[in-house]
Amino acid sequence: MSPSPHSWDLTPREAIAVQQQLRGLVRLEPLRQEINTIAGADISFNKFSEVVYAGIVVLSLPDLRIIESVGIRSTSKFPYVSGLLSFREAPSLLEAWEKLQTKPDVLMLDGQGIAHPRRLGIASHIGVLLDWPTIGCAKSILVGRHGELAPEAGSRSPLIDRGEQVGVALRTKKNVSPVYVSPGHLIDLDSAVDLVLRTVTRYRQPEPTRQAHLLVNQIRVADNDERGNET
DNA sequence: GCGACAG
DNA sequence: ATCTTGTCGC
Repeated sequence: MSPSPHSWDLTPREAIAVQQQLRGLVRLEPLRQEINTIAGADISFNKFSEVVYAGIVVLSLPDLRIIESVGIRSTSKFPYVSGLLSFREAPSLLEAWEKLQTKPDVLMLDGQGIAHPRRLGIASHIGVLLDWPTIGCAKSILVGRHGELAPEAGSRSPLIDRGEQVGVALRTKKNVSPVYVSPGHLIDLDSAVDLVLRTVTRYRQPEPTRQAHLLVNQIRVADNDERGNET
């Protein structure tokens, strides 16, 4: 069951209170169905601007063909605050989600799942609100530490925070810095790692979030030289 | 008080 | 995240 939507017009202090309230709703469990589609979500924006471009790209598995793409333009008043990323990015991402014709079996976010100070990174937060399976695949660490990784693709090391494993540092390609995978909601860590590896091609980032990143930057640039001067 | 700090 | 080109290394 999904909780009743909460306000997004909050102060950082109120946002933390919301996280404390929602953390208890996160469900880490094995996926129930086979995964045939997976989507990636991301946002982009111009420096110093409140306009944000959010996008979601749905891919098929195991072929990784793009089934659908949704990109929207919105605004975000909430500033970037470490630990409160979802309050800046989730609203616009949820708008894009509503416009999707084909809901994916799993949604991958560019950020943390439970590898968060209050165990409610953007992937877990959105997962709980949508009551949908989500995975967090971040490019850097928010909390936790891990041991050294072997240089080969596929090597991993547990990401530990305050004595508990919250995710894994995963080397997706040989000799590249690792990505940090943590379950968001309605999935377990092993399945999350498996899906990330199944969606990696020739880049460090898995295709879902990589394609979403390309999409939002594309619409941002297009929107820029369609309005701004330059003509 | 000091250091850390997703995007 | 965004601002930016070429360049060193596997």
